Amino acid sequence: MRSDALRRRENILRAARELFAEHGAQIAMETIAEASGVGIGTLYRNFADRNALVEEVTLGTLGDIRIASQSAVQRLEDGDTDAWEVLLGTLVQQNLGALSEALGLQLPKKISPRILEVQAEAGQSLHSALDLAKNANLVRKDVTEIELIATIGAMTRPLPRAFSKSQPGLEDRIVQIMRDGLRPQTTQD
Amino acid sequence: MRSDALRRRENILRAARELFAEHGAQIAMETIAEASGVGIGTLYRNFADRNALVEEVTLGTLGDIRIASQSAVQRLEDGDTDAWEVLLGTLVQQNLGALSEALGLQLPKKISPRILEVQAEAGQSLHSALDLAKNANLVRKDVTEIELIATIGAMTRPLPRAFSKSQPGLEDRIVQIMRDGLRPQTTQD
Amino acid sequence: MRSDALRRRENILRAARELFAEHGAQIAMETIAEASGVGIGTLYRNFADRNALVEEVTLGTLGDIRIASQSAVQRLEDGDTDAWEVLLGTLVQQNLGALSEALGLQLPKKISPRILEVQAEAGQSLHSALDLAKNANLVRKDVTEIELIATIGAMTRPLPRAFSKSQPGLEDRIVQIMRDGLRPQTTQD
Amino acid sequence: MRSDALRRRENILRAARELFAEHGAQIAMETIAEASGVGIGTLYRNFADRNALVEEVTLGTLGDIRIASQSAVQRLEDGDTDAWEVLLGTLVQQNLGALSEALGLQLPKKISPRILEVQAEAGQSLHSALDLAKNANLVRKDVTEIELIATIGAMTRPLPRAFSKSQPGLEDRIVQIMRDGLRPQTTQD
DNA sequence: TATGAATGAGAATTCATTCAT
DNA sequence: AATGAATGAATTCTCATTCAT
Repeated sequence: MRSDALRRRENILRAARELFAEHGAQIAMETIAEASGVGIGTLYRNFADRNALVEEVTLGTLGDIRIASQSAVQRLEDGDTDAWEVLLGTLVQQNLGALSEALGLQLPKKISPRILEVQAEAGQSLHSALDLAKNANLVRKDVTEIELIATIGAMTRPLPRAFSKSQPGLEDRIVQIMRDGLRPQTTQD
Repeated sequence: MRSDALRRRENILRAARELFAEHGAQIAMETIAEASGVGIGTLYRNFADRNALVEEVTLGTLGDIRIASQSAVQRLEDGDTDAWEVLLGTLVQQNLGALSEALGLQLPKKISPRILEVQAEAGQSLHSALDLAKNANLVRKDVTEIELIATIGAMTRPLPRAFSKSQPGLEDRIVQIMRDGLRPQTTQD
Repeated sequence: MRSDALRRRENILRAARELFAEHGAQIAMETIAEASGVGIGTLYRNFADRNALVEEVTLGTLGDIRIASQSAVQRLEDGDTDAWEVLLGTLVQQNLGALSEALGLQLPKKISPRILEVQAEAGQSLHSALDLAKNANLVRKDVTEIELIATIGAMTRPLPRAFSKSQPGLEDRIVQIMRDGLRPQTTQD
Repeated sequence: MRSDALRRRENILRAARELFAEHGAQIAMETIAEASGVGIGTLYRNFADRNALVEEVTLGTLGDIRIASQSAVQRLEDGDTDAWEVLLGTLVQQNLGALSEALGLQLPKKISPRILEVQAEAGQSLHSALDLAKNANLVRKDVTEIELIATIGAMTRPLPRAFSKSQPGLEDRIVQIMRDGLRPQTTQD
């Protein structure tokens, strides 16, 4: 049962992350419960309230950022210059938009210390990766890790249906523009 | 009297656009009414329901895009190469984020013909401006007007408070990266 | 409409006071709305939340205590010794039990300043009445106004159904015992 | 093992009685389980549902009343006139308020035959004690055992926090007034 | 026509009870 | 038999929309 419960909890988190990313953080709790295949009571047994769920999703995303960054640091240190683009791709696929929505629209007051802590850790890892990438001239030198995260978050938030429906591939093009914008710029770098 | 009513209507639209941009499209109707200085009843007399209001805001924004684009076309035809950057600046300041949010999160089903029509018109104007800018090598050649709008919309949506509070100027940096990404790219252009 | 709305508000307060008295303060808000003949939304338009309603009921009751006390003061000053028993009877009928339940079980944290203020006023009026009654030897001298209110509150809280069903008149007997206990006591007065 | 289970059951009953007395009968079942040091499942294995638990607590209290009454009867028959006041003190300390709350607010429909039976037994014992006390002129002659129980129950129910916080000792004063009210009354006895 | 009160459906949350381990 | 996770009905509260003045 222990492992059963754990799996269920993971299901909820996964479903929540997806739904946050797709429909914004105001998605109904009941919808998340349904998508997770559990009753609403179970959702609330696992997460005290909406904020707790948002927080946990955020922590998961920050953790993923950290892991991806650390992996990139290793590879960059080994001289693998592809690692930077791989990292960007990973971050883009990580539904950072979900993080943005959730963090941004949900936590109006104070951000929990746990979040700040994990945020700092993820930031440090990303900072290291960014440093290495700058030295290898893979990225413009005037960009900080915060700017990078915010940019990716902005670009990967769900597009208005009006666009995404009629323009398949639009999201990739936006990401492409962002990537080019992140490159070392002849003018100002 | 007629003009009184008209002014009221404009007030509502202006307030709605601002509030959509700042708080997302799920802002309470009553809040919009208050910010417009009218009662909730008056708001509903002017706009049948929330969707109608969202639609009207969208139309307004699209109209503004068109006007700015046409102005840019004129100036570009006159050889004023600054006009392109001016246009970008205008679009950025136009709260396109509001349009995105509103259109995206609010209209789940079908987009009204009126919107499609005005969208087409704005698209044509912007297309013309874009063409001229490409010819003047002010912008990468592989970008379409839809991509441009979507990109600006993505970049100018309200940032998570967590970021915007602690990082003043962050929004400008994101916009800067986008602008650089829109430039003609040596590699792929 | 203004007067209509006011009447409705009064209805809600009356219904709430009765229901608090009869079923305790945890009575469902919806039940109060029904008993008032309004929708749940109207109840919440008039009282921001349950606490606000409880507070208003409390203020009303305290106000009634004050009025009854002031009236008693007048009459006692005129030498009307019946006034004391009349005051007791009024307080008993005032559903002080409702006040107790509501105040006691509902406001776990801090009591609002408004309540404290009105409580102080009512306390002063009652204090005056009590003083006069003591001088006229109508009540034991060692009782304070707080004790009086608490005693009446305790005695008039709703009886367990088990008792009240099978023992009509039981409440009156309890009140009688309390009244006798309040009289000047030969032993200790 | 048998005794283990029995001890557990007693723990639950003790915890329930205390919590009913302190927080009213609407206290969460889970809270009772925690206070008893058992899981919620165990609570439900011992008591079919909330009503069953309330009933058992009630039976316990009635049993205590009976025991105390029988002891008082013995002592009064031996001429120990203190026994009456001792009995009153015992009843006051017995958390009769808990009984009241539980019985009163919880059992909306029918009272179980078991309760009625034990109630009758306790009533008889108390009746005997009361008779002896009346003969010894320790208590007013017009009071019945039901009235006595109801009065004590009313007086010992938990006081509103508003009072109990600011007025230590208030409960004792209320009880004192009740005791004086129970004495033989010169006027009407 | 402008207003704001009224309404009720829907969302968040709690908790008594059941059930799988 | 003990545990605690799961469930869903009941409750509080919000807000889009309607309606009476």
